[in-house]
Amino acid sequence: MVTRTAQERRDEEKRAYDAYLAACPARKLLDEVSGKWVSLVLVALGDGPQRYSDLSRRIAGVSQKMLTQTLRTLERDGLLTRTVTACVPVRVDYELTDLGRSLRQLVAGIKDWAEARFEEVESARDRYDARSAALTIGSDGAG
Amino acid sequence: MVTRTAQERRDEEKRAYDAYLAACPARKLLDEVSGKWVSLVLVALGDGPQRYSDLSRRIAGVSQKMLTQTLRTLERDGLLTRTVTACVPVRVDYELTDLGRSLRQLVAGIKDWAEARFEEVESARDRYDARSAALTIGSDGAG
DNA sequence: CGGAATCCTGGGAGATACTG
DNA sequence: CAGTATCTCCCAGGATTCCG
Repeated sequence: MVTRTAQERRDEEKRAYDAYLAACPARKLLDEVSGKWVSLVLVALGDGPQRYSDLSRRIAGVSQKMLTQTLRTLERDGLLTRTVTACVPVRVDYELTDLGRSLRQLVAGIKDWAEARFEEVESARDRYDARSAALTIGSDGAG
Repeated sequence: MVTRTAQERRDEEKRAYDAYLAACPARKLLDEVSGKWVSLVLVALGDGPQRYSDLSRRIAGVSQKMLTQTLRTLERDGLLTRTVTACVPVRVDYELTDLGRSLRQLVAGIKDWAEARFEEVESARDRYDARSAALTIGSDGAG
């Protein structure tokens, strides 16, 4: 089939892209760090070691699944340590490593930026939306 | 039904959470900024204004849909400007605003961190995986 | 050239229930 | 308390096609 060659070409491009990503691990890491909960966990751990339940309380809206998953990934990446204390109710503490602290600094910077600038962003949105609405109305009646 | 009350309670919590998010717009902004392509676009625009086609070439692997979508969002948020030059082949340039540049600085910091530290992360992963494998084998045969 | 509209799929993410 | 396992749903995002 002729259609196969197109499919094959796309597959090849896909493989080339995957190879590119493999050759650029920093970008995959960048992607991972951009995860929805990563920044929140990192910031939450900024105040020192925290128990699992502390984290789930401090990070509003996180499911235990996503919290566990995020913590596992960060532990694997060497950004935090997981310490199990085998007492009667099991106790697990999470703490940032030096590597994790170095990233936390940067992430906290973004968080601060978001908190400091979101008003500017919102007013920009209002202007944009107002402009869009005006264009829609304008192009509606008048040719 | 008794089951309804459970459902109702969950709905209420859901609404409460949504209200919380609405009351915390900075977090939504943080989420948005964490988007997969946002950082790449921001960094790519660091070298000055770029045409649409320039961006799609510089950002390997981005689809035209996601590039457009990301650019629209960033434009709406006031992070960049979109300039259309109505010449024969239409020309569109994107350029960071001051607000966009301020964020780009921070994002570039994360990118630099990822590039500088990914080796540490990878070796941490290797250690973690080796440990996990050892535990799996150990718990397999010996009780 | 720079998009918009449409269709479709993978997997990210929540809810629930169970375990040590 | 701190998870694990499973099911499901939703939508981010890719492919394709059409437009000015």
